[in-house]
Amino acid sequence: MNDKDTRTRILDVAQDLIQRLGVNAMSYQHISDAVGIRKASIHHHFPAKEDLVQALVERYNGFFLEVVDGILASEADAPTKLARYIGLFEATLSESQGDKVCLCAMLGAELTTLGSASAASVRRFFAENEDRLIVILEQGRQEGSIRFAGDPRHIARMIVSLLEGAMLVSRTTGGLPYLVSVRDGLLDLLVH
Amino acid sequence: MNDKDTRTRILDVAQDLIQRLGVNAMSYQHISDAVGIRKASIHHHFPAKEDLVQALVERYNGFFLEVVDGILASEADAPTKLARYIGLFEATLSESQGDKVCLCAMLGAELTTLGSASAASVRRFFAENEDRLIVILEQGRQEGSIRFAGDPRHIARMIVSLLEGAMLVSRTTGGLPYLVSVRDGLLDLLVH
DNA sequence: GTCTATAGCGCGATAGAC
DNA sequence: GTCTATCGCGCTATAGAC
Repeated sequence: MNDKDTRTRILDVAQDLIQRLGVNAMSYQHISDAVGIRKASIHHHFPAKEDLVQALVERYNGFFLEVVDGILASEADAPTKLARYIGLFEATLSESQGDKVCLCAMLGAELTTLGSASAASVRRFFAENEDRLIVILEQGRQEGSIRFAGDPRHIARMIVSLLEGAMLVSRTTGGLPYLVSVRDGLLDLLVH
Repeated sequence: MNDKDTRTRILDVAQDLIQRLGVNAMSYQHISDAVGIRKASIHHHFPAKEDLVQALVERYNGFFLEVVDGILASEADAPTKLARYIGLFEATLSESQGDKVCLCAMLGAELTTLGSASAASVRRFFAENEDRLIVILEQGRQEGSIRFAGDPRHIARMIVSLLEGAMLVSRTTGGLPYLVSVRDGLLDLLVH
């Protein structure tokens, strides 16, 4: 872990803190304590807090969407791809014993306190996920494995909202089992 | 508006600020500016910030659940009740031109920075909504107006998560129209 | 690239007069 | 119940030595 460069270690720690506490409760002092360098050194890498947040969302978008594209490119049927996609959110909740939410769910909540560049990146995260879910849904409709009547975009938006919301609610109520029951509710309606 | 007592005006302003900015970006100074009294006077009504937040969630729970109980008690069929229920969330987004989210969505995001009493009240908000949605879903299943296969609790949790999440995502992308498309996605799957 | 030191501000909270 | 005044702290950010 300590063989990563300092910039990466700062980003890792900052992301963890934001996912647990939110942007406005996270501070350079917290990062300083966790990484083991002084506050001023963090400012060398990220002059202003907004620079740090912006770099963080961009990195997160890149990582996350790359994994999603891997799921899209696989040979599986649509319900399997959807289950794997949902698994990404389950993994976030599991890795933290239930007190981390999706970075963009947190930033979406605190959106009005963000700089405009960061806000735009959060917006892009949701839009890109929506587009990829539409691909899965259309595959499912074509192969007859997923059933819905109307616009796939509506269903895709529903799924994005559902997963982001489920992470927030899960953290108050039951952790991972709650998210699993939300997943089961969705699959109940979508795959039958 | 100014004929309300000071305590109520403080709560009104604080709720508006939290729904827009979050708990950790809202301050006694902001409230002071908006209400027109000094910071020290706010501390007279709510000695600590946690007291204010706790009173706010309790009041919100009372107001919100009373309205929901009114919907449950009406004579309408289940899809109509569900549409009215979703309308409560649409109203929040509309009244603020799209930059206010459900109080408990915001507090759910910042949950780990809340006092334990406030956190418990947020938890109760989600649980009470879940219970009431189950009543609507069972009515719909019985009258044949709503179709789902499995546990109504799963569907209810899905709907709670979906609405809380949709408010966050709507704020980044398109405001009310986004929330409407999420609603249409849900009804597409549930009522057919 | 990391450090010490510090500026300058806003925060929650309290004391005590009126 | 509201005020003035203030305390002590943590915050973001900067200057300048090493």
